[in-house]
Amino acid sequence: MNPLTFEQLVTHLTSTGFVFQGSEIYGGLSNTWDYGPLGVELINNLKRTWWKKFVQESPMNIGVDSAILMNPRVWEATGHVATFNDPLVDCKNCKTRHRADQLIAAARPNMDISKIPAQALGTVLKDEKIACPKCGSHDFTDIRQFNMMFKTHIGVIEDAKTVVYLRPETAQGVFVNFKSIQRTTRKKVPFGVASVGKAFRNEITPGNFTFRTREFSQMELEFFCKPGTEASWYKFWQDACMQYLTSLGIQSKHLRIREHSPEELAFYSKGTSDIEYQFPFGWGEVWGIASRTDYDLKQHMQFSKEDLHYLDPETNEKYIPYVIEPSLGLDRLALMILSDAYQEEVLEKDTRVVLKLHPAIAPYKIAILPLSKQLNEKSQEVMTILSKHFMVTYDESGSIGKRYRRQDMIGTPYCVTIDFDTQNDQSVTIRERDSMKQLRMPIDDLIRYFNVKLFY
RNA sequence: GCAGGUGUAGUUCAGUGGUAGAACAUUAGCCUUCCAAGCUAAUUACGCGGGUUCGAUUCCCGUCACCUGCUCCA
Repeated sequence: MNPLTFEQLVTHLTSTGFVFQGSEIYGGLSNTWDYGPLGVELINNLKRTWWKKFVQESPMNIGVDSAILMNPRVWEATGHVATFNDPLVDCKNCKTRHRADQLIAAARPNMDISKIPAQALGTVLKDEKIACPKCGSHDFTDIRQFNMMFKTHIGVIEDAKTVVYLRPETAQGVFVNFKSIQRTTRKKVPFGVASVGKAFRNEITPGNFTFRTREFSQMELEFFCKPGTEASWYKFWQDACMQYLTSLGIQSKHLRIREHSPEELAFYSKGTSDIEYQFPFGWGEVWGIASRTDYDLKQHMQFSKEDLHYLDPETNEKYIPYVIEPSLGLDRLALMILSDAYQEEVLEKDTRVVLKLHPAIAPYKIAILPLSKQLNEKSQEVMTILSKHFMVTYDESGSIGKRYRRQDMIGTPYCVTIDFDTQNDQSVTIRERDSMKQLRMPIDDLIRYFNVKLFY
C-alpha cells in the first residue's frame, strides 16, 4: 500500500462529504471548515464515545456545558488578556518574525523586560540597536499586537465596557463552576468534570486542513485531586487517554507520548505530556495532559474573591485541589481517526478505498441494499426497523458491487442486502466491510446482532 | 504576516486570444439477482474582480482560497 499523502486524504474527505470548505460559494474563508453529512455523524459519535468513557463509565466524573461568552474578568484572572498580547515585529530585510520582548531579552540579558511597558518595546528595540538574529539587520516593522482571543461586544453599543471574548479554552467554564458543581453533586475529591464545546483562538498560523483552525472543539476533563496525589492521577489519566485511542482502533505505531521538557513547561505546570499522532504531514499533538496544580482555582479565588477551598469531610483539611487536565482536540481526533482508517486495498482486478472506521464511530452503521429495485418495498420495511436503533443509509442504484464499494469508501461497517428469497425466508444477507464475508440472518435477529457488533 | 507553488465539472486531467473536451463519478431508462459489467440519454467547470482587446478561460494587475517553508501556538 502506498503511503497516504495529505492531499489524497483531503480530497477523499471533501469529495465524500466529511468536510467542506467554509463559505465555499463565496470563495471560502481562510481556515474554516464545515463538517458535511458524514463528518457530523463521525463528530457526534466521537463525542459520544468520549463522554461514555470519561463520564458514564468513570464514576468519579460528571459533566458540565458552559457558555462560550464569559465575564471578561475570567480571562484577566487566567492571564489570557495579558499574555495573549505578544509584541511581534517583522524584520524588513529577511522577512522573519520575532517577539520584540524576546529579542531584547536575548540581546540585553541585564535589562528587566518586565519593567518595559508594552508600547515602549519598539523604541527600546531601536534605541538599543538590536539586530535581527537571522540576518543582523536593524530594520524592523512597528510592533503589532496579536491578541489571540476573539473580541466582540455585548449589546449594540461598542465601547470598552461591553467587550467580551470568545473563550480560548473550555476549561475555565469548569473552574468558575467548581463550587456549584461540587455542592450540587456532593462529589468528594478526587473527582473530575468533563466538558465538550467550542473554543476560539486567533492563531497566527493556522493550517494543515482541520488540524489547526481558529474555531475548534475541545473535549476536556478537569480532574480535581488532593495536592500530593497529582503524580499518580497524571499517570492514571494518561493511560486512560491512550486506552481510549486504542479502543477506537488507532494503530499504536502511529502514536507516541511526548513529555514536555522542564524549559517547555508553563510556569504553573508540574508536568505536561502530549499524545501525538503521525499524521500524513508529520507528528502532531492531539491530546495534552497537563498537571496544572492549583493555579486556576487560585487565580479565580484572587480575582473573584470567592473562597474556592475544598473541605475534606473526612480529615477536616481545607485545601485548594490540584488539577490534572487531559485536553483533547475533537477536530484533531477526527482527522487522526480518518487518517488512520484510510486504506487502499489492492484486489485481483482493481483497488478499493476503505475507511476502516471502528463500527461505533462510523457515520452509517448499516447500508440497506435491495438487490433489485423490485425489492424496494421489503427493503424499506427493513430500513424502518433498523433505523429506530441505528444510523442507516439506503442505496438502490447501481450494481451491488458498486454499492458495496461506495459504503467501503465512507466506512460503513455493514451492508444488509435484501434479495428475492427474503420474502420467503424473512432473512437477509449481512456483508461485513473488513472481511468482505457474508452471513445469512433472519430479520428478527438483526437488532440483537448489530447491538453486539456495534457496541462501544 | 513573509517567500515559493497551485487554481478548468464532484474527482483526475486535456485545451484555446473567438467563451471549452475526455475519463471516472452522478442522475434517468433498458438490461442485470451479491463485490467497480454493458447500452442509451442527461446534468455539471475556466476561483473572484478589474485592465488591455472588436473579443479574455487564455495576456497583465489585484484579490480570494489551498499547499510547502519561515515565524507563532499561554
